[in-house]
Amino acid sequence: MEAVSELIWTGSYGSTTIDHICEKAGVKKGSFYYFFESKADLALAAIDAGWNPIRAELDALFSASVPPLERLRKYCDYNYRFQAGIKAKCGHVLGCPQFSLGSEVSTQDDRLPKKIQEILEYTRRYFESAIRDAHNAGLVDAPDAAAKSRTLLAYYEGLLTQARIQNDLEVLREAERSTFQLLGVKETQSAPVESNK
Amino acid sequence: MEAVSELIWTGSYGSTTIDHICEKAGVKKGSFYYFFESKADLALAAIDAGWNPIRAELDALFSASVPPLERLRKYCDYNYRFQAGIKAKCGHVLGCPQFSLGSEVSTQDDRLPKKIQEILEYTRRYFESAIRDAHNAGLVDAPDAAAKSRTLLAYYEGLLTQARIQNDLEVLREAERSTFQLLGVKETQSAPVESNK
DNA sequence: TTGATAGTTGACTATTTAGTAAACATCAGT
DNA sequence: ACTGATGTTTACTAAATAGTCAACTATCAA
Repeated sequence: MEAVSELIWTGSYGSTTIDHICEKAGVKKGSFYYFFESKADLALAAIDAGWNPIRAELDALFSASVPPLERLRKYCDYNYRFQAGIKAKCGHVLGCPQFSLGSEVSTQDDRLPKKIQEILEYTRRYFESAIRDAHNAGLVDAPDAAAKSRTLLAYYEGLLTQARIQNDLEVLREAERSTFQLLGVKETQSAPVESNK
Repeated sequence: MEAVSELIWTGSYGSTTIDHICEKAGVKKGSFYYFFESKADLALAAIDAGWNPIRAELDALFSASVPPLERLRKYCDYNYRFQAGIKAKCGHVLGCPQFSLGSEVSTQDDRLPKKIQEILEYTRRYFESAIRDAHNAGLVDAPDAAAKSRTLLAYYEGLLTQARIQNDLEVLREAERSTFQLLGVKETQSAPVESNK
């Protein structure tokens, strides 16, 4: 599963063959077919397995013990640092694995996009509760937390994909500022980061 | 080029073979290799050819004769109706062809993402000038038109990709409202569309 | 020790795919 | 009609790829 995840992420679903997966995993093809019926089957299992650590990370980032706007700030920061680590390791910004995969296979497969959709929806809820908490705390005026969270999700995924296409980390730099602008946060709080430009 | 564009868009770059392209185009493989060196070569030419009509459409939508915020509203509407037409024709929302392709091939190819990046940047400028005009007309408070346009671009592309993944047009419905919220437009103007919820 | 179960392997087939090269077709200019 | 240039097609090769299967091995409980 690690092998298939990495191959799809660093390349694409279409360019990832069962032979490549087996070679990378140090396993013969017969063994592969003993456990999985197809590449899609394996990918589905790999998405599931890969989601757990991410969810744990999100749980930490969006912990209720953290002030709501700080959660979003940390999420933006996490995204940047995570992609920076990836780029340092493999020479390329890779963006969101689920989103890239979903975009590629959505017209050819049913189960993968469905699973990915679940993950996206699950992720969105972290945003929604952070926005709702911020609203209730009077930090922002956002009675429409659900709608705002949908906007944020599309924005983040778009930004990550753009960073992947351009192989450029700088694209991600605007995330925090745009997030706060989108939510109508006063600029005073996020000033200490960078103010020139 | 029509054949390759449609095959990549309705499927993916990886799932589109030269044989399929030739079959769809009613041409033999020998002829293909007479004009193009590879699939990437053809795709590059097809992107170029396909961009012209889109640019013409954007020129019309973002005409300076149209009030700036109306341009963005029309763009959102155009996106929805365009994707709706696609879904009616082929049964699936397909999103932005350049963005999906770029995400898929960015780690395997250099020329395609570069060309796609140019198109994205070109498109962003329509947003930027609309925002700037709106700012100068006092319709919005957005001295940072360039930054706002980058945010909008990432958001639109993210939304279109999400619509593709979920094969759901409804995802696109929020575009206009989010656009105006992002720009800080007063709600009074866009009220007549839908207000309940 | 044995027997059964789970897992692995190598060798195999059939198909798809990229790419090539020579023969063939069309046609404008002479 | 001849020629050269521009395409087009047929037929082909080599490699990659998906998928199968019988034989083999490891593990472990009885």
